[in-house]
Amino acid sequence: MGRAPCCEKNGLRRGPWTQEEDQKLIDYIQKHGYGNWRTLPKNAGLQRCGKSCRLRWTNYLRPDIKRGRFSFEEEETIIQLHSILGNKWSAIAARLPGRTDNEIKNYWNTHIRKRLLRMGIDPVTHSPRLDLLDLSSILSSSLYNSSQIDISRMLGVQPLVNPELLKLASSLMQSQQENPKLGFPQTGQENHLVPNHYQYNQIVPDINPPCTIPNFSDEAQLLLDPNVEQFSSSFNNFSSQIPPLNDWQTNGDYVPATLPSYNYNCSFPDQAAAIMDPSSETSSTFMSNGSDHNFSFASALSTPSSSPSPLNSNSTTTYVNSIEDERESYCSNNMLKFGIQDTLDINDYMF
DNA sequence: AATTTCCCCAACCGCGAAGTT
DNA sequence: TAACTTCGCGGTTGGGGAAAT
Repeated sequence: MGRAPCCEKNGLRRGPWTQEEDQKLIDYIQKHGYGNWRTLPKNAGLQRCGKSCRLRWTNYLRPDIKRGRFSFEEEETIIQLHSILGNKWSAIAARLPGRTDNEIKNYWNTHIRKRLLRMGIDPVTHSPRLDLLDLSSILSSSLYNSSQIDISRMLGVQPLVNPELLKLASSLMQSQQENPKLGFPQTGQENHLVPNHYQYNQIVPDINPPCTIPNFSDEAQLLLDPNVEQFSSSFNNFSSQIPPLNDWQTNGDYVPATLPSYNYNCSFPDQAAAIMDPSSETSSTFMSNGSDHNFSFASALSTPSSSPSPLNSNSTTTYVNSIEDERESYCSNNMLKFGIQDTLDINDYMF
């Protein structure tokens, strides 16, 4: 396959764009559209390669681009989609109106990824990191019957493990002991044990047949419920009992008392295809678009009332508080994700 | 106040896919 | 169908501003 000799060194400008160049590009595209990026710069009188022009237009000059920082809903959408799609930034961007793949990619790498790491979650697999799984393995063995475990001290890994996760693991084990039937939370069952955001509120693949258990490690499964069948049927029962999404569409302060911890059921491959196809009706409730609270994940549910409120509802949002700090706190208290299974190769369903 | 370090993000690069001849 | 062109994607870089020393 031949390759376009893009960005030849012969006299073409590189680096940051000037206002004049931007204006030339805007003027030209408004007048003629952008049919052929290769010939565009020449026709527009720009000393740039077509690639550079396309990038500048799609990532910066396009009139429908939303500037400003990401909202909570947008951020959660990114995380949700990333757990399914991986680094398919363009596919993720297609679900976030006004955001570019480049912007999302940057935001992921500079903010979300770091935060997940600090939370002890692998940003690639969206699963607890190995050190945590080792921890749960220990918990599920000889120490299982000990209700009060100073895990941090026992392991001597405190600096490496998110204390919230340790508490969670301890709580889970204790609760399982108290109520052996309490495994994977049943639909409609209030679940105080597992943070409601980052648990099964992912798009849960409902693969049939058979129902594939998400690819937690063995240890992680033990943490939740060693009974795989119960776990499996929870998924199957879930879809018929899930409340209407609209019931959960809130102003961000209301959290239903009997909130299912997983609130979106996805039957592959249809939903996966829908995700990939922003125009699909089937995925419309899946989408967040800033002012529209049709967002159906846990964002509205788990967003604490102390969430910084935008000063205005415009796309350029200014937050009263340090949103980054609040998100940090918010995430570490409410997010724990056991992500979409690795064995589910979404690419199998894509095209 | 000066210097260094850190962090963010716009832009670039290389590759593969899709389209065209 | 092979050769070539164009486009779009994901990974990476480096300039510049902010924060730390």
